[in-house]
Amino acid sequence: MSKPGVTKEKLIQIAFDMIWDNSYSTVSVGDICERAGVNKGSFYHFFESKAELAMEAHEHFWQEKRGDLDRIFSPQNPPLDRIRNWCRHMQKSQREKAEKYGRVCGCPFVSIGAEIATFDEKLRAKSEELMNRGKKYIDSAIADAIRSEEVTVTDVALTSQRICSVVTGMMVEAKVHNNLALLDDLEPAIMGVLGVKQAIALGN
Amino acid sequence: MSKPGVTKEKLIQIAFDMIWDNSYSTVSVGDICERAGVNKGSFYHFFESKAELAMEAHEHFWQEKRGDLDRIFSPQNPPLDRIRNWCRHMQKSQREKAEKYGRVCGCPFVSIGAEIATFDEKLRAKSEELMNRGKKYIDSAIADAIRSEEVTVTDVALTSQRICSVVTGMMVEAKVHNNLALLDDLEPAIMGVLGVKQAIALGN
DNA sequence: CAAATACTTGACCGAATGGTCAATTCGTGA
DNA sequence: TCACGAATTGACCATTCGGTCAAGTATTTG
Repeated sequence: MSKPGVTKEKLIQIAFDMIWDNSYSTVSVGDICERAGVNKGSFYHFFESKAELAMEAHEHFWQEKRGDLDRIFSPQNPPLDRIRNWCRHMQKSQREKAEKYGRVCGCPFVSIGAEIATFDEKLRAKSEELMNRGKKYIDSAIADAIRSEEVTVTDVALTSQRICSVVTGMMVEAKVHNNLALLDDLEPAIMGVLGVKQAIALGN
Repeated sequence: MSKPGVTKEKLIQIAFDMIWDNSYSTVSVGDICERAGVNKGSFYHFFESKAELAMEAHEHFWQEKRGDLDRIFSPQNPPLDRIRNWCRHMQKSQREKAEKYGRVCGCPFVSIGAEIATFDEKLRAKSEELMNRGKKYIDSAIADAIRSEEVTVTDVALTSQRICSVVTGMMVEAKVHNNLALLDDLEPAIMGVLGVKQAIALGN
């Protein structure tokens, strides 16, 4: 018997990774257990269902990413820099994941959220919640950019949602086309949505 | 025994509808057959596998939509009108589908494409192909808009891909948030990406 | 040290999965 | 009319699914 929590942690880690790389429906509890070297009985000691595992895995992955995001979106940083660094961070994550698994995997929250939205309401709500948490970073970056008069947009909520949609869309497109290069346009596209004044002054 | 082709047609129709409303993995061959009032043996008389059914269903649905798109994107129409009418068409489709099934279902090509991209290469390629076919409409609308000097953008390929990403993103967001209102921003967002001159002249 | 608690094991369950098949029924063209 | 191929049937298959459970083994706590 290993240290308390390590088996559960291992299950969460491996499960999220497998689901991200494949899909929620195609990864079975048995698959997860096998890969984790854990018995199925143990699985159901820690989680009451596959859906609950996914739930906890979502939260776990968010907490893992939160540190990066807090750093990137620190109010200490110039607002547009936050967004630019966020774009680079997403590209880097996607590149690393793609190198590891041989294909573009997209954003896990988006992929899983879109997959299960129609048949697992609780998990859908969790996906939505995590997307909303992420949106707060964008909200405040936009608000700060408006205050420092670096952008032409005026509606924070609208612009923030629009940026989320662009990012979501590019992530899905990159996954379906299995092409990382589509993410090259992440930063320019977002800057366009924001109406960054410098970019406009430069003629586009 | 009914008219030739009607059983197969029924299977394709029902299958696509069910998969759109749920997901590829959660809809079983048995489910489809039951709903269609067809025996499973008949199913495998027409299709060699579930994946092949999905393949044919994709093509079928595309052909069904093609008429609408050809009309909307007719070169007879002013380029920006094409895009505006396309937006309205998507909103209407989504509204109807949502009313019928009680939830926002998103774009089937996007949803299914994103779901199966990681584990069914042929189906993934089909999704990609259909997305590319749709993109051609956008391509020529943008090119025409540039020629008639209605927009500020100059790069057709880049802009077209960007618009596809925006639409994809909004469709996924609307599905995950189960909120049709997110599609209200479809047209304004696209016009923003295009840099429509009239909108700019009006101050944003 | 003892007893309660946390974890692990592996066998087991019923239901559902995608897919097969031999036998039958039907429409149709010669 | 009759034969042939297409369509249909329903029973059947091995496998996998999510999930259960009683029993055993560690670990913590009093």
